[in-house]
Amino acid sequence: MPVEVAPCSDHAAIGDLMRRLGVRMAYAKDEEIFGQGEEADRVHMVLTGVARTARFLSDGRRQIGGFYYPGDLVDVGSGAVHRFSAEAVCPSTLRVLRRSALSAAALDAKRAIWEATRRELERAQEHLLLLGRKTACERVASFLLELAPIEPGGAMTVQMGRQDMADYLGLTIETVSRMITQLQGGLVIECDGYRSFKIKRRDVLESLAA
Amino acid sequence: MPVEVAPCSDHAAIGDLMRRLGVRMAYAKDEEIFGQGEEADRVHMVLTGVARTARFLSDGRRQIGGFYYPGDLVDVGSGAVHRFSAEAVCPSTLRVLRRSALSAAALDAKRAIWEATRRELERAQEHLLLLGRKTACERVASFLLELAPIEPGGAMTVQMGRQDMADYLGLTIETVSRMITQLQGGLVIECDGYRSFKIKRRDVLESLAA
DNA sequence: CGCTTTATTGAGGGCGGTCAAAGAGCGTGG
DNA sequence: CCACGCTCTTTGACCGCCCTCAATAAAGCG
Repeated sequence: MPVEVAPCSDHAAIGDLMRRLGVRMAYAKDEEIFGQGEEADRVHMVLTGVARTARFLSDGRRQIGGFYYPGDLVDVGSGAVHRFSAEAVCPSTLRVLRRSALSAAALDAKRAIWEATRRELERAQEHLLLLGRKTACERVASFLLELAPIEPGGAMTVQMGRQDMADYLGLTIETVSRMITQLQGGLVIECDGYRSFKIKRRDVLESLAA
Repeated sequence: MPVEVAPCSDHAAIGDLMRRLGVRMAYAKDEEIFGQGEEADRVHMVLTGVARTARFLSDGRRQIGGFYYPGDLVDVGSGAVHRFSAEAVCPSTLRVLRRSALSAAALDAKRAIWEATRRELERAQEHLLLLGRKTACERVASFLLELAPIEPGGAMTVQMGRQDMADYLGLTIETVSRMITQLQGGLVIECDGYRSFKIKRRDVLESLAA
């Protein structure tokens, strides 16, 4: 089961609009949805799967800006041009709509875009704290909490691999792996395969996330 | 002379509005403008001086979200509640306006707020790359370029101290200091006192910023 | 089952952090 | 004007967290 994030209420309006006017697109794992520098004349909403945004330094270092789940708008806050590229983390489908179609659209759909941008900013700012001031262990703990469904039992299957996690958290895959092993040893989480986690001690995870 | 950033064109509308309806407030160095968790029912625009936004971890670690110069709107993208606190970097004056007054205001003022939020997001995303993937040297080089006026000669006097720089760049004051010394030794910059810099080799700085 | 891809584990090194001391800037008051 | 004290910055020595490189192991997949 792919990770599902409860869609926010203000997504309803834009969701409706995109369902009516948007085009459904399918992407393979790691396939590019749009590229860095491309004109941002479309709005992208995840239907199924997971998308990521990323920026690169000239020598190949990568920073992932965020992960996007069903109902989310991908890199919606960009100006005329995408400053991030976007790819599919796993086989995914998105709905795509021209911005021009949007400008003639209902006011509450525009409001939904505004709200999505605001949330995107808050997410980015939260991430600044993580990247600037948290230790490797705190970053991984924060990441797991970020992905964990609220339900007790806290089981989840993530779609991204270690490299994606590392580039999101500003670490290396080895460090991410070590921290996960460490959390397992401390009986804070349980793992079943590479991408299935179960949170045993949410309280410990929360205190570790600082 | 305080650092001046060319105000963006879409600031004109909101600037006008705030001049007419806003209240002028003066803040001492390090004085709080608003606190983390406070209701975000006002819009703040810097008139003179410099402001910063910051978030804290429970043990006191601090991450600065950004610096704000004359014409800038401080933490304008926040929702109902400020997720950052804001303080004056040096003695500063701001103009403050209730959001409620804004909701009844001209459409282009609202548009200005929207644009400011979008730019804030872009700044934050750029900063993610810096914090997640750049080395100490690259961070300091990026910071200097970010502050440098475009004018040739590239002299500038910054208002923030080393601690502010460090908490912005996700480093310690010692590391920031060492990197500045290193850049001086490489004849990339020249320093006159603690807070006056002169960029001698912008090209080198740009390649260092990666 | 064999092959590829991805994750884990280990050893070692380096970048940046920590702690401590010395130095520079700067206002205040004698 | 200089002496004094305070704050902030710089410098140095050392340490530790995380990165790098390399080998092994596990998953995924035909």
